[in-house]
Amino acid sequence: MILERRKSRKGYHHGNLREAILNESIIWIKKKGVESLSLREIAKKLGVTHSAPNRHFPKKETLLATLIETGFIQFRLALLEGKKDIDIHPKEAFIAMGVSYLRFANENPELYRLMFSNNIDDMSQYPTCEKAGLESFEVLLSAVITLQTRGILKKCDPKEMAFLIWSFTHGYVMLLQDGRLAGIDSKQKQVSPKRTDEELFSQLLHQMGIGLLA
Amino acid sequence: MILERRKSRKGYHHGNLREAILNESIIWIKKKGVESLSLREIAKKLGVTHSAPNRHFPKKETLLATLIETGFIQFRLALLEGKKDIDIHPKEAFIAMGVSYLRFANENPELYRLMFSNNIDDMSQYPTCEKAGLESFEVLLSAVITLQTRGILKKCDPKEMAFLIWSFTHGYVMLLQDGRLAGIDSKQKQVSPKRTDEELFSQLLHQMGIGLLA
DNA sequence: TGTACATCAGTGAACGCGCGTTCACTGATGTAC
DNA sequence: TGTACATCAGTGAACGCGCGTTCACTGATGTAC
Repeated sequence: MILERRKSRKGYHHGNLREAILNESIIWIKKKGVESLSLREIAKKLGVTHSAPNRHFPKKETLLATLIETGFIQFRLALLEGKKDIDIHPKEAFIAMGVSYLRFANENPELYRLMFSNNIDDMSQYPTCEKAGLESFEVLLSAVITLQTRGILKKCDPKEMAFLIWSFTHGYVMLLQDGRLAGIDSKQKQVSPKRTDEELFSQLLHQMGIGLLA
Repeated sequence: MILERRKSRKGYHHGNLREAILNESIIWIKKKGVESLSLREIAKKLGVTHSAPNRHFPKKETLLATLIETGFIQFRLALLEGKKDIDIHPKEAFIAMGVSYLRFANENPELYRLMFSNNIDDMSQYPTCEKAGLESFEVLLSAVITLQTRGILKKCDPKEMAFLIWSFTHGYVMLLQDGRLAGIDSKQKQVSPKRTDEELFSQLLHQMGIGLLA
């Protein structure tokens, strides 16, 4: 494996170390979480000295911020994909967006956690990362506005309504990931066929939505 | 200060080291978060060898689990206090409980984070801790049931409804603590007098509640 | 009331670990002429 | 096409850090007689 890498790259220089570090970090985080992520381990996996990453990411925080940024970019795309039919079926598309949200979080639980954790001391040092986060929120916000102008959602402050929905969704994801919902759920005898998390979620989302409908 | 402690305790033995460690840990977490909590530092603060805590908490995890447990016990009391008038003013008491929830989380942000983070590998090893968490949820659940039997909330599965409300509240707290709500909020020009987080929260809670009312 | 003894609680030295970061270096690459 | 040279990317040794955990120990405490 090391031989293969030796052959495929020109020799001394890795060629694309920066990207390789990012990819390897994503894999690591997916498997073992952010806490245990270490530059040294990543370097070792890539067959490179432990000090090599330093050139591309002067501080560990820089790496984290970059990971968060790319996470939010993917996340935003997932949301956009979810709500793509919003002009045809606004309500259904809105719920589909919620399901996309949940799916992204479930498929990348540790990355999602990182994105919403406060691992970065001073986020304003990483403006592109901050921006990526805001732009994700704006997808939700614009969907809310669309549904409001279509007369489907109440015409209150769209930001507040977006907060409300985001809070619910984020909270649901976190509790689900912590096993707190599952834990309680498993205590009740399952008479009806067991629903998937996504089914339960879209039901709840719908249920909550009733309070917001115009 | 060290002298004082020397005088107040009998001498060689600390007398109440276990409790002292717990208190000091709470203080530490409040100030600097869980990540940086170290047994050695706590021992140093208490004027005791770094290996002394080991007798009372064989693993660091044991300490964490105990902290989480006491956190949930306090948390539950806060919720109970919030909903104390539920038989007289069910709806108002319910919202008051939500505000109590928010207040607890805001006053103990890092402790709250610890309580809801997955720092414990296998929670079933700490049954009393697990129990304390469930009992907190049950306060919410029983409140939901009360409001359902009083005909104030819809009579769907109370657990699902409790999930819904809990998800919203937990998500709201987390996003608030991460500064994500504030971040977006600060972009809009504040024309109306600035509401406190608690006011906004109880408004949102009410708004969401409309969808759940019978 | 006093003594012997078991138990308990904290000591202090040591182990081994992995981490991020620094720094002078050298090999590789690409560009200008 | 070939050479000189600046720039870039990764090397490898070293620093200093704090951490959790172990272990043989000793001083303190409380109990039985």
